[in-house]
Amino acid sequence: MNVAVAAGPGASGALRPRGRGGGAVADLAAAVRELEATRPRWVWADTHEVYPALLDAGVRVGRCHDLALTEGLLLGYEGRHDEPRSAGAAHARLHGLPVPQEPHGPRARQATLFEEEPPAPDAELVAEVHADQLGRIEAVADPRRFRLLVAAESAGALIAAEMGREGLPWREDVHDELLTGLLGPRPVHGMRPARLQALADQVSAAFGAPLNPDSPQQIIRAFKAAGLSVASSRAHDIKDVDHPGVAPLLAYKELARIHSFHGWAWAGQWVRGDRLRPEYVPAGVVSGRWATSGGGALQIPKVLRRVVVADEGWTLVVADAAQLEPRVLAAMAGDDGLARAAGQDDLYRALARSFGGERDHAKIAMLSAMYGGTSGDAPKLLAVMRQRFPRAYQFVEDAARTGEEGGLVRSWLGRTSPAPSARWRELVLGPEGRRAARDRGRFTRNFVVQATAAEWALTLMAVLRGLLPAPAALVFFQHDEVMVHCPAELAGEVVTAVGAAAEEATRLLFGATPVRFPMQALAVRCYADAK
DNA sequence: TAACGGAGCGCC
DNA sequence: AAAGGGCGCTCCGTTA
Repeated sequence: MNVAVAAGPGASGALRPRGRGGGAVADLAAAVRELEATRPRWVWADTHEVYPALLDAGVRVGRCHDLALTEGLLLGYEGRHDEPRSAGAAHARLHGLPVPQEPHGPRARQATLFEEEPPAPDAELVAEVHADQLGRIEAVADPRRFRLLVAAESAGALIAAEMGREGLPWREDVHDELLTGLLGPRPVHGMRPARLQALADQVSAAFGAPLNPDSPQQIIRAFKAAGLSVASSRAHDIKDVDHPGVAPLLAYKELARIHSFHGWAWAGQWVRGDRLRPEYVPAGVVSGRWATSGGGALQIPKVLRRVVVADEGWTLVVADAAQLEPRVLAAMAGDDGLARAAGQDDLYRALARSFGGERDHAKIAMLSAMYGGTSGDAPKLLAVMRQRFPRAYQFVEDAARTGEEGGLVRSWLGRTSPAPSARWRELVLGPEGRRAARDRGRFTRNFVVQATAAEWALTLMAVLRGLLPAPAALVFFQHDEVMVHCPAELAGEVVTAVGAAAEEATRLLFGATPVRFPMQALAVRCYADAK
C-alpha cells in the first residue's frame, strides 16, 4: 500500500492512501504512527523536509519513496541531469507550468528563508508525481533493477535522517585531551596553539625569514630563495628535500590540518552531548555516494578515531566491505576468471599468480583498470589483465570509450553519469581535445564501478536497518563502511546481521554469482580498535 | 568586505 | 615523457 503524505504548517499535514481520497490531518505524526502498523510505503516530496519532524515526534517508518531523489535518478537516466528535481518542479513539468528553479548555493538558501508561507499540504500533487514516476520507471531498460535503486536510495534518505539524529558517539573529553596533547592547550580565539606556533617559528628560523607555513606561495618562494626548486608545496613534493625547514614544515602541515579541520572550533559547531551530528546528503555525489554538508564526517582522520567510544555498557560494531570495487567489477562484467578470484577472501592474493606471483602487481592492475591509471608498471600489468581477464578489461574500456565520445554510462542498477558540459563539448574539439576526452573517459570508467559499489553499500545498509534488534542503531556510514552502536550483549546478533545483510545485498543486486562480498564486522569499544 | 578559484590534504 | 577516479573543507590571495 502506498500512502502519499504532505506536511503542512505546524504539526498538520495531509494523507492520501492510494486510490482513495485522503484528507487533512491536524497531527501528521500521530496519523503516520497509526497507519505505520499496516507497513505502507510512504510517498513524500523530500525525506529531508518531512521525516525529521516525524522523528521529533518519535515516529519511525519502515519504508518510503522519496520523490526528489527518484526524480533525480529518472532525470539522470533520461539524460536531463540539469533539470530541477524537486517534487514541485516535477509536478510543474507534468502540467506544462513554469518550473521553479532549484535553490542552490548559500545565497539561494538564505533567500528562501524569507519567502512566503509554506504552501498548503498537497497529497494529491505527491500522488500525481508518484504515478508519473512509476510509469517512467517501467520504461527504463531494466525496471526491476531501477525499482531496487529507488528503494535503496529512499531507504538511504531515511537512514541519513535517523543517523543525523542519533549522532556518532564522540567523547568530548578524549577529543580535548588529544588536541591538547598534539597542539598544546586550547588557545584563545583566533590564536595559533602553542605547538603550532613553535613549529611555525622553527620553519621561519630555518629559512631565515618570517614565513607563513599556510601559504603555498611563500613556501615555494622560500625554497627558491634557499636555492632549492620544488614542484609544489605539497608534503609529497618536499618530503625528500634536504633542508632544515622541511621537518618542522611537514609537522606543521599535519597538525594545522587537525586544528583547523577537526579542532576545538569544529567540535563546538558539530559535537554536542558526546555526539557528532553531521548533515549527511544522500546521493550528494553524482556516483550516488553520500556527501556531508558540514561536519566533515566522511573525512575523520585516523588519528581521531580513538575519540569515537561506545557508551558505558554499549559497543560499536564496525564493518567494512573488503575490496568492494574490484568485486563489483567482477560481478558486473561476468568475467569468469575474475569472479573466481573474487570468490576468495583476498581477491588480490588470488589474482597474484596471474601477475607473476606478485600480489601488489595484481592490485595495481585492478586499480589502474578502474581508475584509468597509466603510470609506472600500469601499462604492462594492464596488458596482462586484458589477456587474462578480457571481459572485465573490456567492461571498463567500454565505459571509458563511451565517456571519451561524450556518451552516458550507467551503473548496474541504472544510475546515470551526467552528460558532458557545453564547455567540454567545445574543449574536446580544440587543441586540448584529446586530453579533455581522456579525462572524461577516466571519469566514466570509474563511474560504473564506483556507482555500483555505492549501490551495493546502500542496499546493504537498507537491509541491515531492517535486521537490527532494538535499540541498536546505525551511527556512521562511509562509502563502504558502517557502524552500529548497540548494547554490548547484542554485539553478536548485530555482527550476524551485518553478514546476513551483505549476503542479501549481493543477492538483490547480482542474483546467483560466485563473487563474494566479505564484510569484516568487529565489535569494539573504540573505533580506533577496529583498524 | 565579500566572493571565488586554487592549493592542499583528509577520507573512500 | 607522463599521464589515477570521487568528494569536503580550510586557508590564501586576488578580484569585484
